[in-house]
Amino acid sequence: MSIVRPWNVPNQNHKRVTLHDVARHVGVSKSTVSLVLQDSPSVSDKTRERVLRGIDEIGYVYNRKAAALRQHQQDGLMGVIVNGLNTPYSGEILNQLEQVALAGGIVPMFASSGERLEQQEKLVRLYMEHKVAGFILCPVPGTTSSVLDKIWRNGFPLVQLMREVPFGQFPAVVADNRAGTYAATRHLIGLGHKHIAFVGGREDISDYHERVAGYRDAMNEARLSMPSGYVYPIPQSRAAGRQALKAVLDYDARISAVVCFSDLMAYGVLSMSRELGITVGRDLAVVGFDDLVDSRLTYPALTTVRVSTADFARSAMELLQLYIRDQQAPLERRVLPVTLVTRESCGAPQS
Amino acid sequence: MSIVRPWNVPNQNHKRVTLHDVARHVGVSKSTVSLVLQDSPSVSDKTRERVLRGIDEIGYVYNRKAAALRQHQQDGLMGVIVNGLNTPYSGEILNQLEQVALAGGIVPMFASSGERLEQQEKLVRLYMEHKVAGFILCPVPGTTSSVLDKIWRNGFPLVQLMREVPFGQFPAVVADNRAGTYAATRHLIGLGHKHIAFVGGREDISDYHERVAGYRDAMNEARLSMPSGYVYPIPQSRAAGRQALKAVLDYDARISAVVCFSDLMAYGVLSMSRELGITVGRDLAVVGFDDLVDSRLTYPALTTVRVSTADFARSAMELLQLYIRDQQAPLERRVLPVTLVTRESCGAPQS
DNA sequence: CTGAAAGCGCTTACAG
DNA sequence: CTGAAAGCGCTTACAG
Repeated sequence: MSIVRPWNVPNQNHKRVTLHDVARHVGVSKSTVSLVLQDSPSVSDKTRERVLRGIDEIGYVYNRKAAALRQHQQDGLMGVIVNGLNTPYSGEILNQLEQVALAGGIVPMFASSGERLEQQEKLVRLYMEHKVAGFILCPVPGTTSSVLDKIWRNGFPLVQLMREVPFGQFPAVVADNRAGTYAATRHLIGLGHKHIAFVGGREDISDYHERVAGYRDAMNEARLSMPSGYVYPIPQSRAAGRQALKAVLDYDARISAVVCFSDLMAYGVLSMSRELGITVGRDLAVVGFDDLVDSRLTYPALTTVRVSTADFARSAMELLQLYIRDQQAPLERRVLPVTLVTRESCGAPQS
Repeated sequence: MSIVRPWNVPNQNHKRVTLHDVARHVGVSKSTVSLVLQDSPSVSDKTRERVLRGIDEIGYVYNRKAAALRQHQQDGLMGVIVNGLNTPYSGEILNQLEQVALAGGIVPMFASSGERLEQQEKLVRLYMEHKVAGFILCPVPGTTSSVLDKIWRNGFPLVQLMREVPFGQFPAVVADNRAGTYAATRHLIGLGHKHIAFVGGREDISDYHERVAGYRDAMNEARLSMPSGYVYPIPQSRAAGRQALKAVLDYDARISAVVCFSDLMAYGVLSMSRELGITVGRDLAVVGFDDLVDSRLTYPALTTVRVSTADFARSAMELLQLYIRDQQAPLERRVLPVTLVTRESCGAPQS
């Protein structure tokens, strides 16, 4: 484990104007310049003015590395690792997180694990070397609690986002997945559907189990049967949605409604329906999960379970701040409310 | 301009195991530990082994801040500022950039300007304070060359991505926009369309002008008329696409084909067509630009101009490395090839 | 209000 | 191969 080196950069190219240069330029001491930078009250307005002008004149740029080193502090970086940078739902969350973080004066470093354990580990190490103030992490399937524990023991606070590591005792912010799919399935049952499938998700992540559980709750409650082929897990993608629809219909042609693990999966289902000559909203009812911005523009517009990405971002940042301030704070787990958004992709069964 | 402070973090919480601790633990000097970390050949394998083991045993984490400070070097960070974190095309580019950067041992810091000048400026300053090795920037509309010049003069190399600041002399990697819309328009003309509109884009960014120029080239060449209402600029979004289609059709009902500034705009056009009872591919031909992953799954599948996001990422990183190594390198501007991808959203005019 | 001094965690010649 | 020493750009008491 020798250190990862960036490209062989011979020397710092920066102009390297230091606080010392500013002091000399203005004719004060380094201390004074530093004090001005921290908005200390013990500097006269006149001096402050002169220093500020001097900074502009010679083009000084504050050096956070040096300051943080001296102060034994983090320099306002935060590590955020999600599954993908180019998946629509992550994109919306990153967008929200960025705003909340920047408003708090901290700079987020976004990265994607690509659902790969080694990649996640590599990123965690790099971020620790960069001395981030903390981590917001959507754990890769297969992440053990010992991995998270290592981060924690190194003194870095961490909050899990969207998913949770099994048996771990770490803070987390997750959607009320079970309530979401329960509501979705109830909705379909209320419309008269009896043969309802659940497609998408992978068995090694926590939200899958919660979402399936919500579906099962509703099905059991209504005494509807769920033969094994009614639940079809498969990793997230539009293509997977296409494949999944085919699979469940092959298994039982009576299936008239599909609860999808996510909107993305539902898009695939919509696409395959078109290909198979099935009219969604009439021949087939489809429910998604996430309520992506696109979901009101699909054809037909998608009924789905909404979880606010703004809630996700705000809660995650709040928790992270809590643990940065007090590493001994009692474990907190936030469950975000969900709402069923009814649009046009569902209808009564045709039979 | 006093310094932006992150939340008031009282003290570094990190365990703070230093290189010194490792040295003591193993029973060697600090120099030796440092040498091991750099993979120096002047350490015996046996010593190296012991040091490496010691590092694991006491849980030491390398401190890049300190190292970079000492070496007068950047510590392997790169600033990437795009227009949005949650727009599909940016998402794909970030994804590619991340891979290329990480492979080169450098950690990208992604942020979005939200197309706002102050936000862009704030981010640039923060990243300079963090001493990034360089910038990859998609300039906000209205960015002047003096803004970029300031970055450059502070010693930070920069490459423009996707868009260019007018009158600037800075490296850039852009798509061959003009060739793209030219090909798209030629395609429509070849199918027999005579009344072809161009929708989307904003007049204060370079790619808009290039794309309109390509459209005009083809129209002029075919001696087709372009009354002023045929070109309808409007900032990017699906909703804007919906609005734009209505606007051009109101202007001239004979319009039978639309060249869109982007796939995103085209999605809006598709959506509004459905609402107006217009069958795309028969009553109306639509061409996009970007070839997003979704574009083969729209209904009908979208004919569009493809630019490889991998090319974008690779070229941008190559250029950035070039300028990091040699700030005096001659100005380079890379124009990426485009290809027209023909799918089902176009057809001959009906009249 | 100012200046001298110490120290954050590293790296890098340099003398042994 | 090792150890002592200097220094990166800051901040922070402390004495004036």
